[in-house]
Amino acid sequence: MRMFRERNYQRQKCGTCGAHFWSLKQRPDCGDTPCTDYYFDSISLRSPPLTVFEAREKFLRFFQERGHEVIEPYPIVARWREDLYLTIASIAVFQPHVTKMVVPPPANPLVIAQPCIRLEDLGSVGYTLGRHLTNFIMGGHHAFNYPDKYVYFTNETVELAIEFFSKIIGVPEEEIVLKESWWEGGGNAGPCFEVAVGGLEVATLVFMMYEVNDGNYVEMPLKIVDTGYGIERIAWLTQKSPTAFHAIYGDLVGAYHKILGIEEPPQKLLWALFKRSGRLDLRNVEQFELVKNSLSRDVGLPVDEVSRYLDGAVQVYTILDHIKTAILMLSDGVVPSNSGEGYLARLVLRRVFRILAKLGVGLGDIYKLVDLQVRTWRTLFPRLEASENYIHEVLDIEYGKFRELLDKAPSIVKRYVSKSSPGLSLDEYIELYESHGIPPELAAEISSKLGFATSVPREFYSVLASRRTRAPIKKVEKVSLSDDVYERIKKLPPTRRLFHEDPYMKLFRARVIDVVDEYVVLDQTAFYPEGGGQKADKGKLRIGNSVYEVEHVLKVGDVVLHRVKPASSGKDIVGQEVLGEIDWDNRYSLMRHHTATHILLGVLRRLYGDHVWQAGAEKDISKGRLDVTHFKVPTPDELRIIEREVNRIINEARPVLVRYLPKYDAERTYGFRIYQGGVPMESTIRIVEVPGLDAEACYGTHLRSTAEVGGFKLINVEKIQDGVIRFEYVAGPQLVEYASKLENVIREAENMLGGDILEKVPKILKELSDVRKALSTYRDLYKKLVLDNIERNRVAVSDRCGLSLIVVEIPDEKLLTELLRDYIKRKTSDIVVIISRDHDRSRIEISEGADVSEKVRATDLINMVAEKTGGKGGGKHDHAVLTVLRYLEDGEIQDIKKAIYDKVKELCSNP
RNA sequence: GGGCCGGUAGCUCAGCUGGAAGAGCGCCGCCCUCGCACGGCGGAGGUCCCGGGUUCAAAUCCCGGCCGGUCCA
Repeated sequence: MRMFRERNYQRQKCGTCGAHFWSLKQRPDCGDTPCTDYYFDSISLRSPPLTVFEAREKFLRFFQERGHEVIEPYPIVARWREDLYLTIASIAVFQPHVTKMVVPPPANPLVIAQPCIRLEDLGSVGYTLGRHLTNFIMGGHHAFNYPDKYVYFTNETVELAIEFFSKIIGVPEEEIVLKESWWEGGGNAGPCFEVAVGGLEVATLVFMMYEVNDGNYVEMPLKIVDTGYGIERIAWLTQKSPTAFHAIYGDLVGAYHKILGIEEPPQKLLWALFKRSGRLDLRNVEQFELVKNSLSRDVGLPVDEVSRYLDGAVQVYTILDHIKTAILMLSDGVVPSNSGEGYLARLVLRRVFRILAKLGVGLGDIYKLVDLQVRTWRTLFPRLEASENYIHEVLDIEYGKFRELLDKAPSIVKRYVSKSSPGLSLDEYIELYESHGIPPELAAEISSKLGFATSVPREFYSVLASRRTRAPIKKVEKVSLSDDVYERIKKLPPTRRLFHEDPYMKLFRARVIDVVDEYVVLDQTAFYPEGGGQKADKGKLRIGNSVYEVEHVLKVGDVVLHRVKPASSGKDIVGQEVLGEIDWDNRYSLMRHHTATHILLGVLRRLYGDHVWQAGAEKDISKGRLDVTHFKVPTPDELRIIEREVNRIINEARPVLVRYLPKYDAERTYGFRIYQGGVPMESTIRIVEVPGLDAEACYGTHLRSTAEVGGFKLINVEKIQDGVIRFEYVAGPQLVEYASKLENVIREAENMLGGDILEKVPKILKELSDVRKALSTYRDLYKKLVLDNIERNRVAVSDRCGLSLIVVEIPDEKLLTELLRDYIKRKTSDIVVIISRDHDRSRIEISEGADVSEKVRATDLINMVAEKTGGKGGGKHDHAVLTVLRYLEDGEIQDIKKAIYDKVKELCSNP
């Protein structure tokens, strides 16, 4: 590269990892961990220690002064992306619309200090002293080089980096090392430089130039400078503290130790760990354990003391990091849930709770920990303050759920402990964690208390890790059209959208452009294609003398397809004029439900807060449906308020405004809340606004005024998953239809009941209970009769044994079995046989008391009878049943009786 | 979005290699007590989540659904 030559940088090969790198002076290694120890603490900088805030400012100003426009950071929840939950890098802000050249960047070149969350290294946080964090600010300066517009690329990028670190941060230039590497991610790839200072990687300079398709690299027309400067690491570098946490959190480190009751490790111990942590891979507990012995020697402390200090410190660091991540996610409106992005918030919170539970810290102290962070970060993240109430409310609920889990844990563990082999196996540990959320340490503790001392299997974490399937997050896009149809449609010109130009258009003229399979394509159409949760229009197309029913309408790219019946005869209608006629009742219902949905969402966000996001919606003819994120099911009172508010907005007859705005203007004006229903891949956004209430990017057709909704009634509200509430509702004439339907139900019920429902139902319930009582009286009576019968028919078989053999004609199986049991309990040396018969089946049930069951086996007797009569049956030694699928005649029964009597007598007379 | 676990008395759960619905707590009544607590005796309380199937027989086995929990993406 030109600039390296000009500045006399030398390309060298790392003696340890073999990577090539560039540096002013000769060095044995690439200057990056794990090939070297950390030694940035001993590099003298010409910069004062910087806080995160200051490092961020220095970074932004530097690039601003060199022609980059400063872009405001995007939310930490990637609302504008369908394929990501969280913003994991500054470039994510511009994917995919900018990188795929659908939309130009907001500025070029630009610089952004983007808060990011990455949960991949969740388990490493703390152990690596702050090299791994779940939240960080990525400073990115980006240049987008179009074929016809070159901004800058490799040379300038490297120059800027060297200038920034040497001039602004004051790193002696010979301490800057640039390691050659290759970067891949998010479907793109390119060469990169990793910039390291004193063993710490402080920036990555990526030159994104390939698209990765099934392992093939295709050169992109757009060449992107994608840089990531670790703002926290820069602060760490300048502060020269033993851990990044000290640099990032400052006073909070001490405060957290105090609140958590953990003693701060001596500085010399932290520095000893600092010196060793570069070269050693300390990314998890096991590896961390291994280094403790050496540390003990380094500082002359007993191993158990080293262990106590460091385990405590790691817990504090983890909690510092995780709480910040959690509150950032919450303040951006994430609602904890058992799936989706909400789970990510719960995951982080659960990890915090687990550690705190181990330390015996309660909810009161958690609030303290959280509030300290809110106070520390509110200038950098203004949303934190506005979300304080919400954060507290969510913490309350989530902590409650966690406590519930802990309360349940003992009984669940008990179930597993006593299951097969006593104690807990590896599989059982894993199931306890994966199915019940019980961490292995807790399971071991409970198991020990129950008297089965086990320890967490060594391989627990590795087995768990190997089970993780690393499937991509990407959702599957359903394409119902065949590839060649798709290809052909892509070549057609965009259909003019009359349904947008005038949503009230019922009739229109157009020309047939093409017919692909069963789909008719027009030059313009008023038919709304399914999308944005609004169902497609129905109606008719008149072409010449033929009439086609439009059954479905869909959109591929900008082309609208009409599926018609009968299937058009093909090419002969291409070029012909068409008269389109929309089923207006149908469409108007959809419009009402669609506008009602926007009003409802606006009302919900106003009532509950900005964490309410659309999680799905469907506007049908008969009703509307809206799923939103919220942490609890609305109370009946709240539902009434919601209905009243929506109807108030309807009565106010507010205009529903539609306008088109450039993407970035729309985002600036309304914020990211416009992306409730997804993100259009377009540079111009269609905004539907109910003034003072709601504004959304929306493709659908809307009413001119809220008044046209006519009226609004919730018909069903339910929790469809943790953190997601579903609302179903009707508007306008559908409200009347809904009411009529309800009326019909009541009327029919009344017809069946023969009178007023409120009068009749209690009467019927009373009658039912009377009948039940009467039935139970008769059953008691019958039971008594049978009992008498048994006692009367008792025959002494030996001194103590008795045998009763009776026949009944009412085969109330349950009653007879119960009765046998009661009787046998009292007469422990009797044997009872009940033969019950109905028109097509007979049942022989034999039961015997505890004292005779050694001599006589009920199952043997049953088998003996079965040989004579046929039928199937079985049972336990002292109780058996035989069912014969016919009516046993009296004669047969006599034979059975005699056989049983003889057999029992024989068995009982044996000593 | 996927995997796993669970749903039995008011509550916590046992029973689930098919063969007689249970325990503890709570509730009601009685005894003990001046009264309460404890203790003792007795009692009420069940759509074994729903639907289908297999079987002589299903809480138990199989299939489908609903609800809850949990881990992961």
